[in-house]
Amino acid sequence: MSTIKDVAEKAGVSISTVSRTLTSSAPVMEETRQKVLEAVAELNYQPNTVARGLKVGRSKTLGLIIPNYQSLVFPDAIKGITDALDDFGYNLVLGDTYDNLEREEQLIEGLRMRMVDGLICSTATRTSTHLLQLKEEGFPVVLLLRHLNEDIDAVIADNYQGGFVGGNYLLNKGFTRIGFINGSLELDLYRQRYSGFQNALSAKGVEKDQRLMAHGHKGWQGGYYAMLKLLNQKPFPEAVFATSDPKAFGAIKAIHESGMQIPQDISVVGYDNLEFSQLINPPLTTIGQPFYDMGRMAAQKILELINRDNRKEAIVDKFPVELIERGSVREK
Amino acid sequence: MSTIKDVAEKAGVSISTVSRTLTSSAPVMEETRQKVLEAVAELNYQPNTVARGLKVGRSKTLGLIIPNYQSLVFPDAIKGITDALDDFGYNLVLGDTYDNLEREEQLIEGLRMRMVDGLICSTATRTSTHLLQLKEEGFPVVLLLRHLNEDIDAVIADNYQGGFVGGNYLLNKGFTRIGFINGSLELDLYRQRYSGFQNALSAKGVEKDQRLMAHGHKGWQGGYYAMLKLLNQKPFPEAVFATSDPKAFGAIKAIHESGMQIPQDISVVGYDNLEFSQLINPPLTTIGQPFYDMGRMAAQKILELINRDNRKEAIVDKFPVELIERGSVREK
DNA sequence: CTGAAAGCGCTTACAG
DNA sequence: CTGAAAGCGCTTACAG
Repeated sequence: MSTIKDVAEKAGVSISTVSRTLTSSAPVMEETRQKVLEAVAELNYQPNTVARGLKVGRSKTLGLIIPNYQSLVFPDAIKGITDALDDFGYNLVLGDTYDNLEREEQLIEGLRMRMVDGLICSTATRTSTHLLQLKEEGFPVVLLLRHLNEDIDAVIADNYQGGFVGGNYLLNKGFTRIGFINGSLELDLYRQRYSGFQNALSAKGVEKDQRLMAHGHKGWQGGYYAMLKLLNQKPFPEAVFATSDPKAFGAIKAIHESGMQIPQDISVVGYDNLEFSQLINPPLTTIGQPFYDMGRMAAQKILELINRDNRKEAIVDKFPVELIERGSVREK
Repeated sequence: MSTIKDVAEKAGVSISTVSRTLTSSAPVMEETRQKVLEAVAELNYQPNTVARGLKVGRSKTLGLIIPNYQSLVFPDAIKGITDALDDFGYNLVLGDTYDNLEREEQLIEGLRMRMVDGLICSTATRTSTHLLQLKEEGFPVVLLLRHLNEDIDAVIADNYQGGFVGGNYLLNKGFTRIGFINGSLELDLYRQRYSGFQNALSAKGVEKDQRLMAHGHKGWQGGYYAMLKLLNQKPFPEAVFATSDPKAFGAIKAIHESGMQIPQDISVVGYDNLEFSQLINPPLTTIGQPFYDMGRMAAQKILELINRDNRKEAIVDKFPVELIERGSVREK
């Protein structure tokens, strides 16, 4: 690959002049400009982003940290991020943490050694104090999907609303014995969904039954085992609200294996509107989140933080969610 | 963030000495070493990878190019790649092409400006001549999942075998009118699967019926519409082999919507063994590919290419596939 | 064993 | 408008 030096030689000018015509950071005589551009074209010269980054203190690279690549909520969000970044010449380097704090800290260190200009993190748990520290150092961070507190910029969905809407929907269909399969309470998003659901119940005067609350470990397996437990209750719940589509899929598997039909015997509502949720039989009624838009927004925010860091107060953007009615719930 | 200069000052040595103790590129007196290490610890110094990269011509960064983030075959492969890379301090920067050649070329240019040490590409189509050019320049490239020709290192699955095994399985179950829903013939992998399937048929003396061959466009929708066509045949096929799980999901949706049962009325075999395929009802019989292992292998190969570029002949690693029997095929 | 110097490929004051 | 010089944060011959 040719360097700025090669171009300067071929064009018969100094490297300063080459740099100036390429960055248009200072006026260059039209004739000189042309000579330089020709040389650039002939040599197929591409400026070295790394060298430039070292000089100007901007790498034009962002870090993205997610808990794991296998989770299906991220592809759309990543797409949103990269689409927003494309216009600005930014690249994304990524890492997954498996929700391991130590690993996450190492990852962030590695990213900073690489001079990333900012970080989009989709990993915040209650223990994520290191993120606060980054922010205090003035390092641009925005949280995506997972919320920590009001001190760090974040782009999240309205999880409380999602829990409420899902619960309310089932209530309106006439159900009162509703199973609730939740995820880890380490995550604010699950606490919010839970609280929204509870409030929907109390608003309708339905008493809370602790035995109908099940904790679903990660992935569809979590939903499967949680549902198995719920099925052991007598009488078992007439409807189930799972706080992620994979958990719903697992629950559905458990229900089918028990020889029951959805929605005839049990109704189920999921959460996420994964592409897959429309493909099962019956198609899953679920709470949809605008992952793509949230990704886009996160990218925009991080660029803002990078370009004018004067802002002090963090802003948390909360996107509305949407109930998507399909075939997994019946009228009671 | 502190620099090597800060460390040198604090330790009372030259920056050369700091560099040497940190890279252990030359002997340093134990006492000096300790002083340096202390200073490093106190300042929480992290060497700047970008600066180092510029000097030594290695960025410790790899590019990964895939057609799109939404495709579900990549998460496992990416996981394999990053797991293999972790031990070597390599990071991944990624891009998606939407199978757009121009965009891919731009992406690669951008990556090279960023001095990535090598590229893992999962995008090769028949038009990917630019990849050959990279390879000729001596730039490390390995193809993943998608094959181009024997001139570039690649890690792929045995797609011919997959087509053959799937076809043969259905034949052994007693079916002869088998629909085949394929993907784009721009991709070698689909040509291979098709050819494997055809050979399974001819080996059993089953005549090829062009009307049973359907082309499925991208995603589950492709499988859905292809199946709709197949369903219009009289008599319609008694079994269907879809060359991707999403296509199979779409086909299944179409079958269900026609009021038919799987496998009672039509048997179906998918391809990929996506996590999801075990969650539908009935669970999908499919051809499994070792995505994670292939990702790992691709990472290993690219590191090899980077570290000893003496090798001239390309090596194509072909991983075996596996038929995973579940509930979507009946005995005729 | 250690330091001063050169240099990776750029950008950007500083002179002219 | 243009060039020579300094410098981003490192590594690595070159001297000693």
